[in-house]
Amino acid sequence: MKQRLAAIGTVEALPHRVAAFLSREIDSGELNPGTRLPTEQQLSEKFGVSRNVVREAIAQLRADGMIEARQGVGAFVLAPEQRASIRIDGEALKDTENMERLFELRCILEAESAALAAERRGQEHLDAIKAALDRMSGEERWEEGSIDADLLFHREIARATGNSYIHTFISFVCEQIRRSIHYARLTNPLHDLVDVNVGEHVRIYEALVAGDPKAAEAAMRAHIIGAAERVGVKLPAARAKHTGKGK
Amino acid sequence: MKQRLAAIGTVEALPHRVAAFLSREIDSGELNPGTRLPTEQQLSEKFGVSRNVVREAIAQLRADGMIEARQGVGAFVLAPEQRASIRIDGEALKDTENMERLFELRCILEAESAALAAERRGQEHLDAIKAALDRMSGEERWEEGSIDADLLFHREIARATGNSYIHTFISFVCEQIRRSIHYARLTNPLHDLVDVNVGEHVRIYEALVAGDPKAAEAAMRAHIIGAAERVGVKLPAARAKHTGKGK
DNA sequence: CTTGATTCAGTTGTAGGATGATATGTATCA
DNA sequence: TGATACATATCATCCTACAACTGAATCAAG
Repeated sequence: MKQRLAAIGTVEALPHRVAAFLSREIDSGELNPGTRLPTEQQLSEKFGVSRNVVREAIAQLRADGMIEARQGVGAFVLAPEQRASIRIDGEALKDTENMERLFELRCILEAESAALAAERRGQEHLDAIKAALDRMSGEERWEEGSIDADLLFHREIARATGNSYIHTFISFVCEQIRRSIHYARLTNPLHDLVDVNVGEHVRIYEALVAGDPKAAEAAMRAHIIGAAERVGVKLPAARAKHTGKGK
Repeated sequence: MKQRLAAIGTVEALPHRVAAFLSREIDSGELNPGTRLPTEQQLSEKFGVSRNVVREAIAQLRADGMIEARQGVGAFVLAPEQRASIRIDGEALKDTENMERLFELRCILEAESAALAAERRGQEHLDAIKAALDRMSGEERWEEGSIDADLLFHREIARATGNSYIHTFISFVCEQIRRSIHYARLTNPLHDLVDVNVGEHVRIYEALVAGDPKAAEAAMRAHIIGAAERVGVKLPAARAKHTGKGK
């Protein structure tokens, strides 16, 4: 009883299709956490593909932390909370709702990180941050380049916290946002989405130099809220908090 | 000229090892974006594994968006900005005893999330949080069980923010901490690392019920700082902030 | 009946070859 | 010169076989 895999216009490879199918079944709850998947043999028959293809699909799901395979036993669906890795697919970023959530998360992470960085930054951190700032405000306002510099600026601040987890997480979120913007420009090239407000960055940098955590946090918060607005995302009840100084 | 793959204590599967090896080469810049990888044949000879193994490794890297394979041509290293998805692997983060950093990140995420949750929580969220709270303070203080309930409590709060990214990130961080504790107990079984302070949790819950963001944030911050201390982690300059009320 | 070791079937992990599909370069020819 | 056909290289898929491991059934000994 072969099952037709969605053969859409996409020329996606077979393993990807199989993985997507299983992934949907898991997300939709048809395959509850803890249940065992059919054997590779059965899956290969069900989908009408070779066992190799099934294996690659399962390897992918396993890398995503959705399932766990035990030799000699089988493959089991994992609960979301026990997944060992986070993965956000590019597909999931194409609507503004997600952008909103991403910016919200970014605001939380970066605001406090800026405060930490203000306390802990060393001279080499300040130098690196300054370099990114210069690149950003530099001669040419080449779009991609200035966005790169912008992200570098934020990553360097995260690095200055001395906490590698924070650095990793912020890099991750920033990269997601960059991709979203990149994609948005492709679909709507007229709209200039470049968001490089040098003034806001300078304020952050000055607070870091001064070693003032509260000022750094406030400046970063204001900056991210502003950045969100400039790309058309309104942070819902952005918890103005002590952002009273807002823009 | 076979190349020894790092055969560490871990019994990781071969595809994972190959993928990790290539991944490091890419991240370290030895393989620049645009570069073509050796053919599957060459890689299988180089590592002394079958092509199937190489294929699964490449499939994994491709799923992570690090490389792109074109049929009939080869596999190419992608630049970070053209990656279609990004992943944070738990394995890559647990190199040392960085509980400190984990707790610091957790503090940042959860404190603000608690504030958001206080504003947005619905009745069903409160019910779920209450249920976890009851399980925690319930009859039996079975270690694993109460830890599960503890984590559930925190995850439910994250869910109440309505931001799936926040939920994902906090779940991830909590899971990492749980594993670290689990591992620590294995190596040091004498030390009782169970950390379930019901009182602190109750205070958080009450703030959520009251819909008071500031109180929720303060309570959560105090709780996580306390939790860190109870497992022997001193948050360095935990940025007491408005946590003046701390224990 | 209980207990323990052994065997056996089932499943994933790995190996290696064969064939199809696709892109690229090369040689031939008008 | 330009276009076409061919040859080659590579990935994609399929196939079979075996190794490693697990869990349960079987069976013998007490």
